[in-house]
Order: sequence, then structure tokens, then C-alpha cells
Amino acid sequence: MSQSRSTAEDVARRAGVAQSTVSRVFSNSSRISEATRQKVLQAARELAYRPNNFARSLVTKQSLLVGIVMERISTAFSPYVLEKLTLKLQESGYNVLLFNVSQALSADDLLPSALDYQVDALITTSSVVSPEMADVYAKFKTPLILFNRRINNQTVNTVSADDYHGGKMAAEAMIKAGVKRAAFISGPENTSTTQDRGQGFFEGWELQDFARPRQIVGDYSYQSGFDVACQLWDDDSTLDGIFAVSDLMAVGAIDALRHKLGLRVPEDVQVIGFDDIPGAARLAYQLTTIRIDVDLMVNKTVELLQRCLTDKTKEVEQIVTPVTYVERKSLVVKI
Amino acid sequence: MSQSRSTAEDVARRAGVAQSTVSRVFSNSSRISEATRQKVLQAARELAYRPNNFARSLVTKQSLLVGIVMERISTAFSPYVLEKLTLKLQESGYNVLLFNVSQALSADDLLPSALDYQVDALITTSSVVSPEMADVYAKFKTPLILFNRRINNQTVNTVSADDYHGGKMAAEAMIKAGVKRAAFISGPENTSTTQDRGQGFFEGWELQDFARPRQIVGDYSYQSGFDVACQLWDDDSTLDGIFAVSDLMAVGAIDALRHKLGLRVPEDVQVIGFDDIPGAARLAYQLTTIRIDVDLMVNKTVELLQRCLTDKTKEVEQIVTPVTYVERKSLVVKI
DNA sequence: AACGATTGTGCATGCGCATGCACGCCTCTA
DNA sequence: TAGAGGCGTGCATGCGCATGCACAATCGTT
Repeated sequence: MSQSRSTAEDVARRAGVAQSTVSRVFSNSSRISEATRQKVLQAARELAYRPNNFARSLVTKQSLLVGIVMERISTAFSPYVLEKLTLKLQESGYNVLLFNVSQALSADDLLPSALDYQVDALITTSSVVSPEMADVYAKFKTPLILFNRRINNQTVNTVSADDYHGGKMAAEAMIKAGVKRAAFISGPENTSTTQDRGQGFFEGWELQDFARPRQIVGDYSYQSGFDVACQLWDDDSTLDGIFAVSDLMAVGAIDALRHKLGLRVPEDVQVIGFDDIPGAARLAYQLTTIRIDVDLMVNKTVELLQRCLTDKTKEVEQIVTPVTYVERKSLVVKI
Repeated sequence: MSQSRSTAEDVARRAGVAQSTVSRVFSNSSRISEATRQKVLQAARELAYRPNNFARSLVTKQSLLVGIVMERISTAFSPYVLEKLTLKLQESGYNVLLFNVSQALSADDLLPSALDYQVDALITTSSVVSPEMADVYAKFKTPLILFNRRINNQTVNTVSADDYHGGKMAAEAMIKAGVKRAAFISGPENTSTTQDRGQGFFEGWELQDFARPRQIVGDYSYQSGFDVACQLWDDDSTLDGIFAVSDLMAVGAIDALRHKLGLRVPEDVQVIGFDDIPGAARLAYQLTTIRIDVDLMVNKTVELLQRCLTDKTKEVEQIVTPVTYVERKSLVVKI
């Protein structure tokens, strides 16, 4: 901040009006004669005046700030979510305060400090948010929305994809594609996407009385997909199918299969992912996957957010968006 | 914001002290006896008190907020930059206000509104920042740092890679690799990275008295790399080398060559990129590239920022970080 | 035993703005 | 021509906090 910033008071003096008049011009709330409006705007221009949002928020109790708490900002399709959310929010007149979950700073550390900045609402994609945090936000009457995440034993606003059915669809597709010995590459067990997609997946197999596929844990990154695939085939080279809980891991696995293990995809091993990230469609991969509709999720999120802000007493919503099976070349269903 | 948030006043009342004492405890500035400190903290805990950063900033003239203005947040290695910057900034006690440049909102629109939020400094990776904006920031005494960008005819703080030499190195590598008929896939002409990398690249060729390679304009995206490569070979199928100004476009071009045009990389066409994004090293691509040191750039940026904040009268700095040639399989130098 | 130095706390004020209230002026109607 | 009813503006106040100053209590010193 600068010590030499001009204030509404300065503008008022120069325009020969009261500070309150300047304020009225800039919050264009009430009736101001065109003449004084111009006078004020002129003076403001000359002084390069800009209203101080902090002072304004202090009075109005509205920061027009939305907090976003994310982990692994650069991974998978987090960047797309962030970009679209930010865009949407800006269009709606909000600005974004971004928090990066790291080893040092957990979501539970970050959420309170968002509160210090008076965010009007908070969206998080972090996998680990304690139920207590939800309580804190409830206490502060600040809407909290979990994006692409659930949280156990707690009613919180939630926008997610239909992970359970997506998992099920993946299992069905694999079965129809003729996969006999499948492996499931998951994320950490405490993430809701892994839980839900995995549950749907396993139930899909069991429905057909097939043996439960082996599960191996990755961390959603390309490299972990690669490594875990190597490990899998090291243990059992008769596997013929992979369901990866994220496209990025699927792609890592494909590279391992093709360029490290000397296997062909889909001839030797069929692979299906989840998310449909840009990159899944690349001709180098042509990944069959379960698509989640990020645009829709973002739109629903911002709409929900606005509803929360308009009606503070609104009850919690849990929005689930549909997923679709997208068939490309890495796994194809034989009819 | 909530209407029912407890204030320092509330805490003071409950602890039986003055508001100023509460303030002193939370800004742990001056001497407070251990007894009252505990009394205050206890009361604060009971009331779930958190200091209001806006009110605080209004007095201290320090928001501890840093603005980041970005375009194409999800593209290329922007996400990595954002992630690392945010992390570093958080470690240094700052929080990040994120602005997304879009068609609707240009950097020149966004920069002033960052000022409204009293950011202590601003970092932008946006390619288009008008010199006037730099003046505005100077007037408001708010440090402005361009990341990976230059700006013409203006002295602004700048942290960038040695794009010019990188371009030159790319040319040299291509020549040594035996490329005779090269093409240059650039970004939009008004971006400084395209200008500098391109200039270095062309000068590298001219040094060897080789013909000036053809230039074609992309937009830094995977798809544009793909499309532009198709177009290139459509015009002239005798080309045998590509320098793409970004890895993402290089990768798009490789996919087009291999999977659309039926060419082999590197046997038929050699490809070199720029950036060394994660993904360049994938076995599916093994992209030879010019690496920029993002970590170093981020560190330099945050250090520069702190210097600016400490010494408001400090003069502008232009920091250039070295680049390195990373050889993988898509282009290899014959000795 | 008396006095200056030190430490801990309260009081008052102001940061820059929004907003309820009062008031003066003008227009319209009867 | 007088009164009613807008409309436009100024005044005063408070949002939640930090901080300079004053002052009481405690300590150490001679």
C-alpha cells in the first residue's frame, strides 16, 4: 500500500463537495445530479483516486472475495478448474483469494486464515477437510463448498461428479471389452474420489460374479501411474486391463506399458481412465475414459455460491453431475 | 462476512481488559504480561475470535496480499508457476489474490482492480501489459513484477529466462543435428517470449549462413501445435525439423507428424521445444528442449518482491536466468 | 526510606469509507 | 400563493483495529 494514495476526502475537497457525495458517486447507489457527478469524477480522475476496498468492506460487511483452497494446483485438471472458477467468479463480480495446500500448510490451517480476509465464501478442492472446519465456517456463517469432494458424516455443500456410477461404468466397459484380469490404480485411500469410484468399480465386477480386481495405490500423478504399472506387471504379467482413477495416471500407465514393458495398448492391455482431461484425446494416447463435466460442475458451483450468498439461511445442497463413457482406442467394447 | 463475528471489543469485555490490550496480544508487538495474555487468549478461544484483516490493514497500510495476474492459467507450465509462486508467497507470510486475464477482462482492466484490494505488490505473467499500467503502479508506489515477460520502452521489474540465448541454442542444436529445412512454430507476435526466442533462433541460423527458416504462428496450445504442423507439411513436405517456441506446441506437432502425417520423429523430422515442461520427458515424446529454470525464476521473483517491499525507493531490476539445452530423443546432435 | 527507571495497561484517536438522518431547494397542485 | 412532496447534498457516526500517549504499579538503587 502506498502512503500517498488519495482518498474520498481529497476528491471531495477538490470537487468542492462532501466526502459522502464522493462515496455516493462511486457506489452509485443514490440520486446524484449529473452536474456534481461529473465534477466528482473529474476530480477523481485528476487525483487518480480509487476507492479502498478494505475500508468499504469494513462498512458493508461484504468483501466480494471468494477463497479457493486447492492442493496440487498444477496436477491433472486442477488448473482447468481453477481457471474456469476464477473466470466465472470474476464475471459475477467476485475476486479470488487463492490458497495452496502444501505439506507445511494443510487445508485446516488455510481455511481459518481465509476467514481473516473476510471471504464471502470458500470453495475447496482439497481432499482433506476436517468436519470441524465445516463447523467453523458454519459458525462464521460463511458458505463452504466442496468441489469434487465429499466429506464424511457431515452436511456440507458439495458439487461432485457421479463418481460411484462412473466407477461402475468403467467396470462394465472393461467386462464388455473382454478384460479378464484387471487392476485398479487408485489414489490415496482417504480421498473421496478414490473411495467412490473404487466402490462403483468393484461393485460393477461383483455384479457379474467376476473376481475382485487387484488395487494398487498411486497419488494421481503421471509418474505414479507409470511406476505403479511397472510394479503391477512385475508381480503378475498376465494382467490384461487397467482402470485408473485418473486420466493422468492412466496415461502414465500406458507409457509404462508401451515404452517400458514392451506391451501393446489396447491389443495386450486395455486401459480406461477417469476425468477426460485434455490430453486424454491426444492421438498418442486415445484414452477411453469416464468424462466428468467440469464446465457444468463449475457453473453449478458458482450458481450454488450465489444462492448461498443471497439466502444465508439456505440449507445445504449436495449436487451430483452426470458422467459419460467416452470410448476411444485404449479400450473398446465388443458388442 | 458474517454479522455475528466477535470483535476485539467482545474479547476485551469477556477478559476484563481494554480493546487495545487484545490488539496487542494478537499483533504480539509489545510487552504484555503472561497472565493477561493467557486471559485474553482464553476469552478469544471461547468466542472463536479472529482479527479482521481488513480493519488491520486499514491502519497498518499493509495488506500482506500479493496480486497475481495470469492468462491461460491452465496452459503449458503456468500452473506450475502459479503453484510455486503461491507456495513461496505463503511461506513468506503473504496471500495471493488471483486474477484471470480473459477476453472480457484484459490485464489492463485487472491491474487497477488489484490496486483496489490494496495489494502490497503485483506479479503478472500476462503477455500484454501496457506501459501506462506500469506508470499507474509506480504512481501508487506498488511494486510490479513481470514474470517471464518483457515490456518495451519501459523500465519495470522483470524476471525472465534467457530467451534470446535459448533460441540461439536451439538453432545451433538443429544445425548440429543435421536439420536442413527447418520451420519455427511461434506464439503470437506480440509476446515477448516469441520475439526473443525467435530473434535468437533466426540469428543462430544466420550465423551459419543458412536460409531463414519459415515461421508459422500458433497460440502456445497443444492443439495449435498439432494444427500448424499439419499446415506446414501440407505446404512443404520436405521439411525436416521443427523448433517450437513452447514444449506444448512441440508435443502437439510430434503427434501430428507421427499419427496424422505418418512421419517418424526423429528419423524423418527432428523436433526441439522450449520450457521443459513435465510431460516433455515422457517416454511417449522424449522431447529435446531448452529448459528454463522455473524454480529459480520463482525464487528470484519472491526475493525481488521482498526487496521491493523492504526498500520502497529501490530501483528497478531486470533479472535474467540461464537456460540449458536438454537432449532427449526427438532431436540429437551428431558430433 | 525515598526516588527514578521500568513494565503493563487503558484512553483516545484515526485509518477510508457507507449510510441514516436532517435540511434546503425546487416543482407541482389546489 | 401557500403548502405538500420530491430531490440532492451535507453532517455525523461507526465499521474493527493499531498505536501514541499518559499513568499506575512494580522494581531496583542509594
